[in-house]
Amino acid sequence: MPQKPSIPKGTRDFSPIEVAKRNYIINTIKKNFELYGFQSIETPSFENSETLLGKYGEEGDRLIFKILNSGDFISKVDDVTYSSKKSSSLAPKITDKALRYDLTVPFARYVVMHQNEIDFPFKRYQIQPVWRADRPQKGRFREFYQCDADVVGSNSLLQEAELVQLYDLVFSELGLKGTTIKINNRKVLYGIAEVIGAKNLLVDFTVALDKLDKIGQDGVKQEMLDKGISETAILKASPLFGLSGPNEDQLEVLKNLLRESEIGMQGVDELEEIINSVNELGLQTSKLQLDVTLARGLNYYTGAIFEVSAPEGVSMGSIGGGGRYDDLTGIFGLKDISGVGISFGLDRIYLVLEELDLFPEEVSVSLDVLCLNFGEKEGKAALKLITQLRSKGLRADLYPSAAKVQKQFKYADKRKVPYVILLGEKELSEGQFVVKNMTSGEQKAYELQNPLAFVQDLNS
RNA sequence: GUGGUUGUAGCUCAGUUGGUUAGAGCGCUGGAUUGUGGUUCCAGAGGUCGCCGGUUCGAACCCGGUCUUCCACCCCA
Repeated sequence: MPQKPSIPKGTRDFSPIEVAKRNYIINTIKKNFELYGFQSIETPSFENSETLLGKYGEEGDRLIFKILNSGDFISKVDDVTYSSKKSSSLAPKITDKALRYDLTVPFARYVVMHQNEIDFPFKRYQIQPVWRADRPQKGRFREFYQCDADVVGSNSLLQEAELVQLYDLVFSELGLKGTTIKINNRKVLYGIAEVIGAKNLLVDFTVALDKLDKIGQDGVKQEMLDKGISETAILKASPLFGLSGPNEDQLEVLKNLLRESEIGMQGVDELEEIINSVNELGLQTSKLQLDVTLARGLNYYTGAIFEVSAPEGVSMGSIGGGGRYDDLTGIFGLKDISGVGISFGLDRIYLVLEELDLFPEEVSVSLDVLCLNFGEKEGKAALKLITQLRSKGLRADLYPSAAKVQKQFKYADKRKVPYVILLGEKELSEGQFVVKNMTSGEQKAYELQNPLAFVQDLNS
């Protein structure tokens, strides 16, 4: 009995048309990364567990896929641990390796390991899959691609401005108009917690604040209360709950609220500088929006944090995120290297483009010309012709067998081939070939001696 | 990880309080059409009803488990 084939939960196969569409997105991102001077690197799909664990918070550790050791690993576990039956204490003893969870931490590891060969500031981009042992939902997979661009070795806030510009450029080029690039600053969040006297509950405070648009003011206040933040503290923070409108106005409110917090004010200054720079540069189709409720879970961010949401009306979580991390390489022993980066969520961008029908039609064209096959003699002549067309860069193919003409045409139609060549007995004897335009239905004859005439017609 | 939801032909879905042989549209194959696709007409193929077990004279339908899908938490691209 043959087994019914299946793939693991949260993974997908990609058909030719899907790969073509994904490549269209990847190529657009890649082109613009390179345009901004980023260089491509790749890192292994799995790392040593200790490289990854503890970098993404408790929740992150749970979502890291761990790789079981090889060999007789269980005999090396001591009896106490083994009989305890606790996954948390057993796991570290039987898994030394784990699949990468994002591209930023492996990059930090890369920078430290290759510090002597890197010329700082180093701008790298990386487009590779990552894995998370999450429960899948729409737009949430266990294997998905991130497209990251990071700069390490520069404290300049111009980098942040440039990265915002890069976001805008890519989304504009993909035709995805109206994305909102939300920006906040960890120092501002710290400052708020400090000012309201909840410094020790910073994480709980920001996590609750992050849910404002989801559960509303009352929900946020309740969650803060539940986490042990005092009523007076919440009252002090309450001006934030209704904060909206132009970035400049919000900055004024923050300046007022945070005047007692040195770090907080520093965050406000940074935000202001980035926002001013972006305003001077101008954006094509995106909007940069200050959002003090933006927290982002990854706990290595120290300065600016970014998150990109799809245009209004599209139900999709963030399609990109990023921020500045001042000491990620410090964990691996390289101090005083600041990094800042952004990430594009390829799989979610795909879903958004699909939903808004924004893929250009030519993306799904995988063949420019199909030559029909009328028999052995005609097929050989066709192959000669096709070879010439291929040498001119046309994607050309010959139908492999002399099947019914109707069948061959149907095949061309389904493959969305724009031009079909007919080279039968009649054409061959006249030294010609006939090209049919599949969109208009028009047919035109060309001399077999001069296939370039057809190529020229195509390019005109 | 918690709670819920979905699964019937390649795809989208019907299927009566549990009752003979499980249907439709689209798609697919062949023909009308031995040199013309995307329109039309005719015919045909294709299903262990996600999987395993239970209740019943009898299960696509009821019950349990499991896998999968999607949703809400959690978190996140």
